[in-house]
Amino acid sequence: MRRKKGIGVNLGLPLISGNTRRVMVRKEKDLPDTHRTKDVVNHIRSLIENGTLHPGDKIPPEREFARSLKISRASLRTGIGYLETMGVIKVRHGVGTFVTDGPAEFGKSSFDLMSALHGFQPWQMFETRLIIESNLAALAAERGREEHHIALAEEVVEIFAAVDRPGDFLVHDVQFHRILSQASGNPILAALMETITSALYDKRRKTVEHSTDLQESAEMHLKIYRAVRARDPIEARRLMEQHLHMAQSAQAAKRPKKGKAAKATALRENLPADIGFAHS
Amino acid sequence: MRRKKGIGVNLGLPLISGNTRRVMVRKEKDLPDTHRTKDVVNHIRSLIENGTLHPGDKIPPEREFARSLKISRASLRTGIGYLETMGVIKVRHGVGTFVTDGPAEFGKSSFDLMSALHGFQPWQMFETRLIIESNLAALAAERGREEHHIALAEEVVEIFAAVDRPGDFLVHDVQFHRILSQASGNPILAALMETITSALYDKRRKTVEHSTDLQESAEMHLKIYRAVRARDPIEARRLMEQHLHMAQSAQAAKRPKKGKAAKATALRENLPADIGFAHS
DNA sequence: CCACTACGGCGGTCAGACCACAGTATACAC
DNA sequence: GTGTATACTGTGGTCTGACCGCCGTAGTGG
Repeated sequence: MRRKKGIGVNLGLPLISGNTRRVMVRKEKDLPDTHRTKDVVNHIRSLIENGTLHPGDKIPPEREFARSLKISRASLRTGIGYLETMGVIKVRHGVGTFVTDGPAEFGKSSFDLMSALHGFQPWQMFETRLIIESNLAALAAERGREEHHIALAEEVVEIFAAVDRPGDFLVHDVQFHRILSQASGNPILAALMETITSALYDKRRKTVEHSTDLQESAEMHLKIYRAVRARDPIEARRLMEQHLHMAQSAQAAKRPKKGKAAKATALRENLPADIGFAHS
Repeated sequence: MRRKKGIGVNLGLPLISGNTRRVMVRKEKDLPDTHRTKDVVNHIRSLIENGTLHPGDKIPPEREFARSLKISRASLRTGIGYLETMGVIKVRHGVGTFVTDGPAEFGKSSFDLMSALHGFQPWQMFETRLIIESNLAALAAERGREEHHIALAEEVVEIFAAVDRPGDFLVHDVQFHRILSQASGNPILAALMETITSALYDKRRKTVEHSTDLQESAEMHLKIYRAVRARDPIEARRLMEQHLHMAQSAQAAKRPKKGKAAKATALRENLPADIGFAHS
């Protein structure tokens, strides 16, 4: 009662010639047929977990790797793409594919997409940052080790040295907060923070050029640093909250008379426009 | 063991220092040559942003869509894969591709990978959850509307009804916390929370079966609900912290062997080990 | 010694065919 | 008429193999 290769049932539409839907002869023992992309991800994950692969290492060329995994290059690339999107590996055209060694971050650069999809608002971003970063500061004050204190001090110096160069100021500003995250001793919380701040970086880079009062911001960083080094979590938290509130106020004060930069953005892609803060 | 010991302030990221070495002039005559995958992502994003596509909508079949974008199906699929990994769209084999309409979440199921790569530990996961969820509870108490109160009440009822069925208990437990996230009025914070809890869910589902004292957990949910409805942020926060601490203790008590000694090892070996909490 | 070029390695894209899954229409038995 | 097995069809998943474009380096000529 089963035709295996009946071609006779052609309805006259020449889409596909030998369009023969095979009759199911399912045997339980058929190959698991688990999705190839998952195989790739699991394989690479195991390589990382068992220590074969370390951050910064290069993975084999696609053709060779695909051959060794006995899958097509296309499927391998699907898995590669997944891992790259996750931020686990980094692909460099014409060079190779490497295991990430930068700071952890969830769903690299997915923020603007999420904003569009779920209607994230600037104030929500601010509120989230306030909550996470104030806790980060408190934890850093509790757990920060000497090397963190040293690194923070260096950044504070650079921040003060760059009060007249907004671009450099922002760089060290970001760096300061990132070191603070490390000092907190909680990489998960740090990764969450990174997810948010990385979404802010691009936008802040555009607005920071016109900022004033970087001096004030620099002094806040200094105070925070002192609280952290003095191992005073309460004060560190309080200062960080104050710092972020000031940053928000500064940003809000500058916004009403914009109307130039945000325009192009709105035209090209209807993004929420102003999200960044003037100072961090 | 070859990682340099120094202060791990290894910050990768496009933080360009002061030097402007990039003076190479590009030949502009070349075709746009922008990566196809980026075209796809931007195109779909604009469709979402300008309201052409809504959560739950179906996007055109791959063959047709690829033709209309004038790219190959393979390239389209690269972009599709990116968006799916980001959690923006959901692909269903044999059915179609749809815009996500569930709760927001960053980098779907990337947690175990991150754990392997950056050495996340259970206590860090717990600490992070404690910080975020206690704030979520406080915000929910401040801003929750009646519809949220009603939904929370329903879940509390279900939770009590399921104290003898751990599986169902967990489902409504998760749901309770998810509604709380919604009630907070901050979808970004909620998405962060979702990112963490989704990583926990699978593991908790395995351990919850052997749980006892679900009654106690159920009562904590009730208390939290009352605090939220009474619009008492302080109390809501306090109860949530207490709730999570109890959950952690219960979890720890069930694994007497997994002392601090075995913890570090277990992490490096298999999957992120047992991270879940007995009750939420 | 230095700038320029050629080449080889490697990721990116393309094309078309075929496989596998799931929902729906159809046919057949009852 | 009703219910179930089957065929069909739309849609995503994988494979093959060819070629394009980027990048680092080795080789070459001034």
